[in-house]
Amino acid sequence: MNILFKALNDTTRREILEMLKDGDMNAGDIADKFNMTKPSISHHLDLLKQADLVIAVKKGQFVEYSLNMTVMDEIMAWFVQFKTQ
Amino acid sequence: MNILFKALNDTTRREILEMLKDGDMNAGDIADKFNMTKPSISHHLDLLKQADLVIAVKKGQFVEYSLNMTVMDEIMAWFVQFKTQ
DNA sequence: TGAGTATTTAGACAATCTTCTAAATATTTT
DNA sequence: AAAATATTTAGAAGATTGTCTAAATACTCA
Repeated sequence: MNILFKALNDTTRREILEMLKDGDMNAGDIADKFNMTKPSISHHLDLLKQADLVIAVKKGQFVEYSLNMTVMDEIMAWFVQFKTQ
Repeated sequence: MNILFKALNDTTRREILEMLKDGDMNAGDIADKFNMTKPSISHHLDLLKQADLVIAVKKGQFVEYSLNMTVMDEIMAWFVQFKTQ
């Protein structure tokens, strides 16, 4: 849970998630959308991966990132505890 | 949104929210539940208040804290965007 | 009014985080 | 095999965060 909220606590990372909602992307294309160096984006992607919010699949020399909905469900469940009571 | 995720990105603060789920509490009683000084807890409460996750009402010399469900809804809505698509 | 209780504010310090540049690794293509 | 492209790793620097102690503020009650 800790690493999950940590991963979500950054505008760039949340924007990456929103971008991936519209379709998978490779690391370079993601980086191009931000005014930030590739290593920085790579680090953000690593945090999202650690939190299991995204899945990385190597495709040749590219790495394709996609959303992992399963973990979203876990967070949703955490919030629901407040609603049902 | 930024300040919201920031407020949620801390175990102590999330535990405070979970405690308040079971009923309102004043600052001192909240602090007693943690192995941490009162000023530290006061600071955590301040962040939760800034994020509108809790509401603080002064009652005499005490300050009573309660959950603010409205903002929970806002976060839920952010997550729902990923589910519906 | 003064003493006691509840809470916050101020300031400091160590730990963590975000970003950068430089270099390393992995893959493709010529 | 060498050059080019895609991505990550390593290490550093400045900013932010979590926690503490000491002091200030707010309120109650004798």
